[in-house]
Order: sequence, then structure tokens, then C-alpha cells
Amino acid sequence: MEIETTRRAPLGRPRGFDADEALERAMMVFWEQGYEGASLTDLTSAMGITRKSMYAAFGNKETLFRKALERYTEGPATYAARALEKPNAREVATAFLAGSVNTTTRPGRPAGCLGVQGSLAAGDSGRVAQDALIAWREDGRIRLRHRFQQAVDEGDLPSDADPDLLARYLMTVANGIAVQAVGGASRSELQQVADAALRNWPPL
Amino acid sequence: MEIETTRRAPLGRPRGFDADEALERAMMVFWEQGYEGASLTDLTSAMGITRKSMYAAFGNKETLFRKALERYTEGPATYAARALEKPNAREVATAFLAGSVNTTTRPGRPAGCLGVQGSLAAGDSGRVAQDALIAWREDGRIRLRHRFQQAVDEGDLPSDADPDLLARYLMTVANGIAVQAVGGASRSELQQVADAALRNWPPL
DNA sequence: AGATTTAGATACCGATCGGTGCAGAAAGAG
DNA sequence: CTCTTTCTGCACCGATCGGTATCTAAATCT
Repeated sequence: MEIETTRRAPLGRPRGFDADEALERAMMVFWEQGYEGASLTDLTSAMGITRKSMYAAFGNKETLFRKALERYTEGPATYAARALEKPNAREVATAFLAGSVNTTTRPGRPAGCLGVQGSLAAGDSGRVAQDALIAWREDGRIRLRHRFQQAVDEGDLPSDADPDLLARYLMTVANGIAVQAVGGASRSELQQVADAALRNWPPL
Repeated sequence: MEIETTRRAPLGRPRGFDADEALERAMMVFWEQGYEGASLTDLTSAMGITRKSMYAAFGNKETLFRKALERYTEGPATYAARALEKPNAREVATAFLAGSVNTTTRPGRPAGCLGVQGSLAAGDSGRVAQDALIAWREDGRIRLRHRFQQAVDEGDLPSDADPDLLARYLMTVANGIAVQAVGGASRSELQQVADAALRNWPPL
């Protein structure tokens, strides 16, 4: 008897939709409406599949949201990871805010940031998603802090610079940009704000 | 027949609860949970009254929210109006951000800003509240802009200063502070951020 | 007192929420 | 072809949503 056979095509009728595409659509709905604001009807109709197929493919609403958040991180929000790779602290900060402006105001996409939407107010049912987003933002802040610590170690930033403060300052401005974007601020307006925030970099 | 009689005590059984106090409690619930996240059950149990009394006294959930927002403006958010009365632009900006930090991180009160909570993500039922909050923030931004225009006219700010940019910059930082506060940032951390944001004031 | 008006409590309304059960169709393996 | 498995579509579940009807009790007027 062969316990360890090579994995052939999965048995039974194969999935009739593109799971990646469906997840992309779900991400857009969450981005626009938040976790609680996006109903299963909203989600599945945007994904083009039925409730049953969604549950079979993604588990439930919460895991769907987590997968959508992952996709967001690797998709629209990759600007953050790329900014961290810039050669010095000033370029990191500049790229981070420019990416934030770009992503929160790109035409044809929801305004604002998925990581901020729906993470402020929440009823009982949205508490887990709120916590996940708070953790997501904190993770980003910590990565920035490490990067700036590295910059201090390398002599790129002055030795009395405060990596924690610099990271929080940048995150605060980026979060504010996301709020402004939902309120209808234009890309050029927000880029001016980002430029202003960096005019005294580092703000010691 | 007396059409215009002096208004005596209102007929019938007088109200058995303090409407002001009830509104205060409702404001706190909206502040913490947002418009959609706050259910009628949450609200009325916090207010200590029944659904019927709430509808009789405040109309419906939407008008209750609007009145709670008014109360917030005149209560926890008066720092904004007071900041506008400062004698010069730098003091306006400093007081505005300091008030923002204070209000969003005061112990015993919900973290964050009622004007930002629940205004980012919204399902269909929360759209009107979302619009009301966007308008509320825009109103604050416009008041700041007018104040800075006045500062330019008076020579308090340089003639090439951009009141629109300055107002939007301040609002962006304040909104970001509100997001950070919900994420658990402490008062002193956020005050450091506010100080950093003002280190190059005005950011021309 | 008697009339009037509202407070308060309870039960209820239709609609929608996230999540399932079921039946039939469809695609693979043999 | 048959058998097995998973697909899809639809009806349905209990719970909760915002909002209301009903009834009794209480308070202030004439």
C-alpha cells in the first residue's frame, strides 16, 4: 500500500473560480468598507462566488479578512517594505510617506489604507479584526524603528537621534494621511503635507 | 381664548431622567464604538433609559449621534476652538496639537477622537454618519485655515506662507495622533510626536 | 377628583447578520 | 459506464439590527 504517493490532481470536481482573483476582490471590499461594514453578501457578490464556495475556500469571514490583509501587505502596501531597503534614513522616510500618499489616493482604488479602515471603531463582532489591524500597524512601526536604529549605528543618523520617536512620527503622519484621503484630500495636497512633514528631518 | 399663554410646566408626567447626562453617556459609547458599532442596546443601557424614552427624547439613532457630536465639540473638543483664539500662529498650532494629544489619551475616557472613529469604514447604514464626520473634520480644517490666513494678513506669518497647507498639515498630524491613540500610544509618546511635528513651524 | 400626557417595561416587527444543510450537477479515477 | 468527491445554488438557521405598539403607572393640569 502506498501511503506516500505523489500528489496528483485533487480528487473531485475542481474549483470553478480563480481563488487569487476572488481574494483580490474581497480585499477591495474590506479596504473600502472595513471588516464589520463588509457583509458576506457584499463580499461574495464582489467575488463572484457563493457563500458556500467562500467558506470552502477561505474558512470564514475572519480568515478571509486575514488573508486579504496579507494580500494587501504584499500588494498595495509593498511600498513600506521597499522603503525600508533605501540606503539612508532620509530616503527611507521620504519613500515611506510618498508610498503612503500614492496608495491612499490611487484612482480606481478605495481611498485610505486598509490597515487603518475599521480599526478605530468596532462593535463586539469587529474586535478581533480591530486587534489584528492594530498589531499590523505596530509591526510596521517596529520595522521602521529597527531601520532607524540601524541608521544610528551606521552613523547615518546622529547618535542622539531617537529611533522610536522617528518611527512613531512617521507612522503618525502616514496614518493622518490615510484619514485625510478618506475625507477626499487629493494626491497633490497630501504630497505637500508629506513634504512639509519631512522638511525638518530628522525632527530632533 | 388665549393663544399666547405663558409656557407653564410641560403637561403630563415629567421626564424621569437627566437628558444631558444621558446624552453624555451616549457620546461616550459612540466615541468608543463608532456609529455602526454602537447598537441601540449598548446605547440605551449605558444611558440608563429604555428605547422608547430615547426615541421620545432624541428622535432616532442618527439624530442622537448628531447631538452627541455637538456635545463632543463643545465638551472634549473645545480645545480646538480655544486654540484658534491664541494670539499667534505658532501658539495656535501648539495648542491645537497639545489639545489633540490630551483629549485622545485622557485616562477614563475612550482613546482616540470621536470625529475620526467610525468615519473611515462604513457599511450602507453608517454612510450618513461617515459623511457627517468628514464634514466635521473639514469644518475644523477650514477654521484653522482662516486663522492662518489672518496670521498672514497681520504679518504674524510670512507673506509666502500657505494657510491651506498649514491647516492641512496640522489636521493630518492630529488625525494621525488619534489613530495612534487607539493603538495604545501613551500621552507622553504622542506629545513627543506633536513636538517633533512643530519643530519646523511653519513648514514652508 | 378627573382628565391628560408621558415614563417605563415588555414584547414584537421586518430586515439583515454570519453561517449551514441539502440536493443536484459536474469532473476526476477506475 | 460507475463511483466518488466537490462543486454550485437555494433555502434556511438562530441571533441581532433599528424601530414600534401596547399596556400600566405616575405626575401635573383644570
